[in-house]
Amino acid sequence: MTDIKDSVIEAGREGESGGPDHLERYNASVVESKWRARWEADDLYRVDDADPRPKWYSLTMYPYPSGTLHVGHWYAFSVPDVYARLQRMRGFNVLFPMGFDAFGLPAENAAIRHGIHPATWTSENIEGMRQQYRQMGAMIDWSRDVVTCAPEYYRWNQWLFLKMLERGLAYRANGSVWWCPNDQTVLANEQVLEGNICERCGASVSKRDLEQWYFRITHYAEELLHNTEALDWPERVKIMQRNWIGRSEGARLSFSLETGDLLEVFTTRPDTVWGATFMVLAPEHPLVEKITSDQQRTAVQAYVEQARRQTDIERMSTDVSRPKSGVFTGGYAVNPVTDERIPVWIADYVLMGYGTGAIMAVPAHDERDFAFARAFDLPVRVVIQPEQAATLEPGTMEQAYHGPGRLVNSGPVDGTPVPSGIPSVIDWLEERGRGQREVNYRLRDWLISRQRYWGTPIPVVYCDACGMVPVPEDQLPVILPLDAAFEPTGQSPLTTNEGFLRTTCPSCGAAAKRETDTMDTFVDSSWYWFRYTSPHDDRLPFDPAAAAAWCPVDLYCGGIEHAILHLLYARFFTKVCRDIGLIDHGEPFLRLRNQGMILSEEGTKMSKSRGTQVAPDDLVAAHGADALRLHLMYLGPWDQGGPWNSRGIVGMERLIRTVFQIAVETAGNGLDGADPDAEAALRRLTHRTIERVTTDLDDFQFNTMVAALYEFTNELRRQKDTPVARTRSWREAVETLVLLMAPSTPYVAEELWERLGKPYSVHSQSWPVFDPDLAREQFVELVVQVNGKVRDKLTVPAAISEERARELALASDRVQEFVNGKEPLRFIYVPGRLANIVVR
RNA sequence: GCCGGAGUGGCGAAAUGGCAGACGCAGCGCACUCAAAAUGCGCCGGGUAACACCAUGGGGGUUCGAAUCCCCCCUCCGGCACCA
Repeated sequence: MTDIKDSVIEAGREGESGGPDHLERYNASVVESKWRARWEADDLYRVDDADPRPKWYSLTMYPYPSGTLHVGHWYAFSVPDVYARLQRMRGFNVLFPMGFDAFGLPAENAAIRHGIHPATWTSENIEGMRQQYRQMGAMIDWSRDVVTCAPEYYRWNQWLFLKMLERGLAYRANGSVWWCPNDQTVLANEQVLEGNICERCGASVSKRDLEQWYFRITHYAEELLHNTEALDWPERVKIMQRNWIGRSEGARLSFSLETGDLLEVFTTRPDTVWGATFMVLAPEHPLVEKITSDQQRTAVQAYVEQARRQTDIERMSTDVSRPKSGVFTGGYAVNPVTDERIPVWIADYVLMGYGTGAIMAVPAHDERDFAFARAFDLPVRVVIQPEQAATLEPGTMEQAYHGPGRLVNSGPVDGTPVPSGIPSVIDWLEERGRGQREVNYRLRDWLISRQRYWGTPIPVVYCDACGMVPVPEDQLPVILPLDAAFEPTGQSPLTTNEGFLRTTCPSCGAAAKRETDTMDTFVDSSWYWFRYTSPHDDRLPFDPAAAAAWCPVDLYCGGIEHAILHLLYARFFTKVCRDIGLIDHGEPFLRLRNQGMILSEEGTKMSKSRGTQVAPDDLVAAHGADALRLHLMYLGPWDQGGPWNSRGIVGMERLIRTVFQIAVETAGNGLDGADPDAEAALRRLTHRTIERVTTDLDDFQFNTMVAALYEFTNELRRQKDTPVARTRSWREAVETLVLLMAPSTPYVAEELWERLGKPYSVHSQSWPVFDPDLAREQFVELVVQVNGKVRDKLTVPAAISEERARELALASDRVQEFVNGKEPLRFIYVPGRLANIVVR
């Protein structure tokens, strides 16, 4: 940290190079280091749970400790800090905490590449980043910070896992996952390159069925979907979540197979079942093996093998250029309403992960089924006829028809209008036991196991006698061993760590082996905000009383990139915590605001490896943290982000210098001036500025808020050498300006507040109150238009009547020129703003 | 393909039915200075001698009046993508 100077005045004079007067100049580094030290010494930002004021929980997404902060981190954290400071000045007891999302792959990669232990790498990064956050001037209570790779934290991941296991919300199941035969490990989807190549070794990879751990998030699908309505979140985030959950209403129908098995399908169009002319199974469907005839076996096996090798992206592509593929199994099913024998095919356009992994194909009314039927010359039967358009003919149709119409060729339900009559068709099917209503979700259960080292160990052991046994709560945490051997084998070091692996069965005491999978790091971030409310609790993940006092979070800020996964998982965990009785609310974040991404100057994503990251440190050294904070707010709308540009920051420094100058001069001035007109005008401006700054902050329009500060400052600068600068109204104006700037520029505001002779700390003052009477203008500029074009501007009393405005407007020479003697047809009047005379 | 968001001076932008370009950056001129920096004053979309006029991605429409509302199209960014 920078040395603390005893006297800012003395230090300031060193840098003086002769301004227009003999006052000192603003020196950012001196001011900032002075107040940083003072605030830390006084614990100004310590949050007291017992504080009786109303609470405000302002949360910002915690960072991954990747090494150093770049301006994007500042953008994400210093701007919400401005709002948190506003709330503090408004009288709230504000919790604005900070922590580190400290487990994850980059630490492990650093270990493999550079031989540094992930724990060392992570804690060094965290220490450096804490120092950088201190520079920013954010009001963080560091005594509450949370580091997720600490056993004191991750033991509660394990505790929550056990609770979920008890309730059937955590389970183990076979999953189809990518497997690299060379590295002998499972890969995440993102680690499989195009062409099914392993990202690390280049080997050809394929899917394999392996036991994995899942969280049953689908249990809450309906609530997760439904609750989105009430949340004050950006609409696009809510839409993304709804699409991700993907609710579909329809029915489950059973088709019998010749093998004696029942083949269940989910369909959103049970009304079209009379038009089902074949069935399609996903290649991984469990009945494929059984239904395949000897004659077709070779072809089916070859197809299944080929499907496994495709990436999900290739497989799910709707690219029209990619023809439908598939193979006939040789087996047949019976259509439950027509009793017809229909062929069963397998095709990769049917996904095992949705519905039942099998469909009834209705080629006349589903475009995918239609394409498949045409490719393999399968029968098409029309069961919906549109009422207006030409009659559909199976032989000549060029595409599936899924518009409205009436059912035909559908026996007992012929003539039913669709889609309006679909429910009655489902009733018909239910009454006869041919199917039931069902709702399906696109949302899948959350696969949480990772074959990685740097994460939370999953707290179960495997015993030959007892099978899978949960680690008892009183034996938590299961510590991640630090003596791990990092070899670039692609295998988790846990699989070869004997000390970790060998244990005894908690149930029978026999030798047993530990689970070596660790948890997805999204688990860590799914409940961390609760931990901030009681970061040192050693009895539970968090103290229920503290969580009840602070939660739910009033305002959550973060990047749009977390619109789906993190926010959905966090909502899921909140519901789980509620259901196990830790809290009584179901939604964690009442209000969400997203910042845009700061790109490099070239408009590309800031990347450490490409060297396009912009470091805040040099900018702080050159211009000060306050100027950088303002600059980030002023770049443009906060939710939009955009390319970084360091040119404008000098303007922010100029603004601060000007305010500094005005405040220092004001502090030295006597109160002996008087100028009633000028004072009234000044107070109008002061109160209009309070209003603009306040509403802009509440609307998260930080750029226009800064513009309002500029306009106010510019006006004060113009008047500072006039008599009004020695009046009480001037004092009010300058003190108000300092208060309005306190959230944005916490350091210089504190300095100026002190120089104005006001009591420490500016950050504990009340936010200025806007007085509408003082802000009201006496005169306004009335724009006068003729036929919608501006022809004159008149200064008129603010309270002018429409009648009088009309007289004045018509009397204007400029207006007369364009009216040109014609009789006005209409007169449109917007009070206090505009008059429009219409002539023809 | 579907669903969002955006397109305005040299640049970042403001204005969400009522003066297009607030505010800032850059630039230009002037003052101060031996000079430069800093600071201050002025100019700063196109067009004209000055007006008129033209101008918010393109085209149409609604309206007394449109950057803003409606229809069609183009471009860029984000999300989803055979979900039965």
